[in-house]
Amino acid sequence: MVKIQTSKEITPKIYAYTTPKNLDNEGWIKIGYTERDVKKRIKEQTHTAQVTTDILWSEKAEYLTEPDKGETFKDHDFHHFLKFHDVERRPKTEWFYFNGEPDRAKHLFDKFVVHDVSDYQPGQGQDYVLRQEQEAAVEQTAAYMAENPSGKYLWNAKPRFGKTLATYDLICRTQAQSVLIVTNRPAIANSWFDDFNKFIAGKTNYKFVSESDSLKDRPVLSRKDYMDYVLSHLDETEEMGQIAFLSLQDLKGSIFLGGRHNKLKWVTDTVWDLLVIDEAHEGVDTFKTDTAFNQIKRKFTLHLSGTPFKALAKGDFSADQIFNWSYADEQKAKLNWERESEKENPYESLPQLNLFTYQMSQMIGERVADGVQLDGENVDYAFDLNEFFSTDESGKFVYEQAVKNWLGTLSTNEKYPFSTKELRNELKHTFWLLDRVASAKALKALLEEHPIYENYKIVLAAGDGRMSEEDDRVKLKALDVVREAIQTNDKTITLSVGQLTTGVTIPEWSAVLMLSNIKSPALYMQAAFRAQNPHSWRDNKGNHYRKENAYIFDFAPERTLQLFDEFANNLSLATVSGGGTTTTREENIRELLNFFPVIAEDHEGKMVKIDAKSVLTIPRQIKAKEVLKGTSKNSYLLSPYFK
DNA sequence: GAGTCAATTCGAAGTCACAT
DNA sequence: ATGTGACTTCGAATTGACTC
Repeated sequence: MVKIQTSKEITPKIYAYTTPKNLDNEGWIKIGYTERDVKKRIKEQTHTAQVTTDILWSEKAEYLTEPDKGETFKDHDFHHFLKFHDVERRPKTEWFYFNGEPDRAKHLFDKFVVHDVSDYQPGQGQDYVLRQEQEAAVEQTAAYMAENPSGKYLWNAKPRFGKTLATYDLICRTQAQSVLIVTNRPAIANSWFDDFNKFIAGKTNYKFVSESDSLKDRPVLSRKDYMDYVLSHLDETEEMGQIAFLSLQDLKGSIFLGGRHNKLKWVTDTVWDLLVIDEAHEGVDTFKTDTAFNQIKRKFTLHLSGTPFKALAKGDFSADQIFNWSYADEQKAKLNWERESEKENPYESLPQLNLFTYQMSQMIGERVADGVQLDGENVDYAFDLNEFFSTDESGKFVYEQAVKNWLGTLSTNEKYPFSTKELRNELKHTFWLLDRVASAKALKALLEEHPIYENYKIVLAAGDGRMSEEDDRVKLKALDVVREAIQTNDKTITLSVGQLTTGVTIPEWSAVLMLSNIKSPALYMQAAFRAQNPHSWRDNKGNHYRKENAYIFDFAPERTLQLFDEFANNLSLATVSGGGTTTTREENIRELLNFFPVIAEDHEGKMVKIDAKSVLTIPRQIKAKEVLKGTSKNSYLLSPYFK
């Protein structure tokens, strides 16, 4: 007799247990899945290690209500559900942290099996009070929106203005139900979600919907999650708001928006109450982006940017469509805060920026410093940072000796930032911006063998983060690498090319070294503001400190001063694109200099404070000198001296 | 010759699709 | 699921042609 049996009865179950004797696991609960006997299964996992276990509960892994009543599920589905309730999970394991509330695990399980998703994204529900300028921005925008329901508005606000929170406040105040946030830099999704989670989630009916890669470990809803949520709440009268976050690249890839992939149909199907374009200076204003935006049906559009040079120069916005909050505004507010006020000065924690600019030629060798005689005048060599840090095919610096000299000078001559122990202690974590990935790699190699800099952990946040082809180290997100390095090292140097220059916050950074020739004021200032994040800390004696000053070290004075001029003038409508009189331009620069002093080397190499007139005249003087030299290539001038 | 503008080149970042 | 490589897009800088 042949015995044929194709089926076996199984009982899918979810179980939860703790290991009370194991202190490492205190507060942690293991939640797993089995189709067999629970006790046996748990014993399999633990008996080798002689751990005592305490089974909390085990339940059928079966949904109890429609839409899939009677269907079974796996532990993954429940783990996913836990994520939405901010339950901490040990990465890559099935251990979850229920601090002292083991009952909560069962409680959540009971909710899960009946599709109760009412508490998705519980949030922290913190209260907040907008700073006066955030309030002003929201108020003005809301007023403009009421008058011009299909208009647009620009927040020309420096980094740290708090645009995410202010935007959320605007959303709540105007009761926009469907909001779409797009940006060219998906990495900043984190800060959007952080503020959402802290202040908005839980208190409102808004849900944060995003499938951005940078948020994959956070409790954000996918599009599908959101639709499930909406479908299961159709009978409720309350409105459900959604805040959807998309990257521009993703958006433009959609076939409905000019791309080639069949996705994101829902974006064009929705009429959005508000479209927010974050970092509105990047990747927008191109043909593709415009066509994509034209397909998006929306009422109001809000542009956010700290450096909208282009938009202002083009005159895209009129004066009543702009809210301005500049660095000078902020520092003025800091200075003028009423001491008598009951409230603590909210600007106190925002450091002042200081710009030190050096003549590179003075640092690398006598002969270059001498310059050449032209019409009886001493003229410096035009210096090109990109050329200076250029590399050959083998990944070595072309002017390796010169770069070594420069590193040496930087760490010995007392006017430079890394010259003494005291100075180095002030600048524990710095950000160095270079031009090319190869240069960053070469510099990393040099720094690591240099006696002074070897005490620093050098983080390479450029390219794919690998030093060579053979280096098969796990590729981590640059941001995580930097954070970890700062956690575990006393001193760090982060070398970067383009990464981490916009939108990220590393509070520990106290200085930025500009080693690249960037001439775009937007990029330059974005990078410069990386050092201006508030930060406070405690030393090992228990004394508290706060970051008071942030520094920018620059090695191309003429370029820098020109950028400074643009920074002072081209972010305000009156003086954009060379507008306004010389006096008003100087006035703007003078005001900015009050809060953002520039210290530069003079002819004798002494460090002096630059005044407003010099900012305007020095670049022209240097430019005139370049004209004298004719069309000679910088590399031609440099080569004989460095080789 | 000086200044302006378009074309070209290059590197970086992000996404998609495929493989394991 | 996770990682790798190809592909796409964009911005900046450089180059070269054109105009005055």
